[in-house]
Amino acid sequence: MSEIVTTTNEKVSKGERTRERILAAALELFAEQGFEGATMRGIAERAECSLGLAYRYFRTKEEMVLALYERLVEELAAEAKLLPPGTLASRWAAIERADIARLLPHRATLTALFGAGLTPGSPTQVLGDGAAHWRRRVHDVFREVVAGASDLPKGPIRQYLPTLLYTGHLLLVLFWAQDPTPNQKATTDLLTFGEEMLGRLWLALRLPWAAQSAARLGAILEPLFGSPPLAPSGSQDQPGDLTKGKALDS
Amino acid sequence: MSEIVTTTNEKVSKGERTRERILAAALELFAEQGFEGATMRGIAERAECSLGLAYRYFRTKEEMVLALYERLVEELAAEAKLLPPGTLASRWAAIERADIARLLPHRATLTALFGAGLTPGSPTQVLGDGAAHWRRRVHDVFREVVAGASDLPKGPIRQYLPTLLYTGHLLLVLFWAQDPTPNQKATTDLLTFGEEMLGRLWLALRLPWAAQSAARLGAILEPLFGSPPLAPSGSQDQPGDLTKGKALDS
DNA sequence: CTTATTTATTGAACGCGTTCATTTTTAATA
DNA sequence: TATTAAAAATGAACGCGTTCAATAAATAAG
Repeated sequence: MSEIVTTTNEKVSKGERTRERILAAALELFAEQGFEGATMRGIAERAECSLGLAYRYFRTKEEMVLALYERLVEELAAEAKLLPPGTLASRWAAIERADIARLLPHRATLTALFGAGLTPGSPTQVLGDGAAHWRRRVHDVFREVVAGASDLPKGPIRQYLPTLLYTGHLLLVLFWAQDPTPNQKATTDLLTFGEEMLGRLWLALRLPWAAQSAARLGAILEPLFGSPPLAPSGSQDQPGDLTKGKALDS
Repeated sequence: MSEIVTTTNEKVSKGERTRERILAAALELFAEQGFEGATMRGIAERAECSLGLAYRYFRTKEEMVLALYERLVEELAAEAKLLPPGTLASRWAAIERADIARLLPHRATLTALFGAGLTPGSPTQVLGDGAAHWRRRVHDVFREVVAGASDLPKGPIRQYLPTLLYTGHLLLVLFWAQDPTPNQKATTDLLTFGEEMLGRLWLALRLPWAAQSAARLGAILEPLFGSPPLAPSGSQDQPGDLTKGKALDS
């Protein structure tokens, strides 16, 4: 095996180190020149490797941004576990605030991903099969947000709650990416507005027609924003490992 | 002037006819091979002109889809004027249903525009300056939807109603473009759901806090989805006329 | 009918993202 | 150490969207 031992005795293959080098170069150039301004040749040059090599580790330019997104998702998942208990509204708002703060330095870079993410056929389509693993990962975050809430309602709404929160999350991030106001103030306002409304609508859920409507909305959103709750063992659901397996011709 | 007289005695310059020929070829190829499958060279070939000529009439490939969008917007505006009076909810739902029916044959083509429309810096950015004219055009449609409603509320919400409806429209179309269910059934369900909810929330607007919340939401959305109500004379707000004015070097 | 000027049109060229046959390096095997 | 297979790395090439100096056609002016 091609493993080396670093100072923290972790085993990292040579390929993984090159991949990391390329990714770092890419994110640097994205930050400096924007997603479209940065070229694959420039990235390869800064990473001190050939152009073709970059494509061994990233199927496409957008997949480099996806790698950044994946990292941010992991951080978000970790943060969700540290969330103090409280009302659902407060927990949701807290996680959204934390997420937006984390996304802030990469705003320009990530918007490029959002555009491609809504283009069908793209390998990075957010709602497509290619991103199914990471969609589920984020979904799990909101499952955790719901699980730790102190004011959970009863009835069928409960099963749709993660999907509803996830939908709100997508809308908020999309809004944030387009928000032209200074410091994205409109997004902040929208977030606190959503928090208050969520708290108030909570009370309305005792009314049977309100609870029924919420569940109905959840059922409608499910095919788009839903995600299977847990992976049955053996299903292929891993992030695409480009370097494993065959790399030669068929 | 380079004008010719057609059978319906309309004056159409040679350039306009070529532009129309190129656009027709483009839409054909978009429908046959998808937005990315169709190439500029293929479009030029079918239009029986050189590659460079296409760029005289369309700054970019996406702008060809934008031309289709513009045509659809005009049709929508015409339809809005024929809308029978009724409640706001029914009028909104009617116009959305009509719009989605019209967009249906071009679903695959238009989704390409949506992706680019959310990418900052793109000439076809939906919320950017480049599309300001057409954003206002759609906005006016919803102003008309509101104007003809029989159950208008009082208070400051009223001024935000067009923006709120327009926001709902954008969300619905975005949802429609991504909807994987057969015949976009989820979108249809979401639309009737929205119609019912709009009707019910209407009653709630009598409560002071509800009316206040709606106005607050409108104010938050205004900087993103709002549009100046009417053009002060002399402001440059035309759709980009590529062939008029200077075409030579400076 | 010339001449000048605007409009319409061309095709070569550039830089880009991406692919692929090929070569070099690394690791496992005997 | 010599042999072999896998992993890592190369660079030329392709097709794409886009640009631009140039030429040709159409119109206006003298």
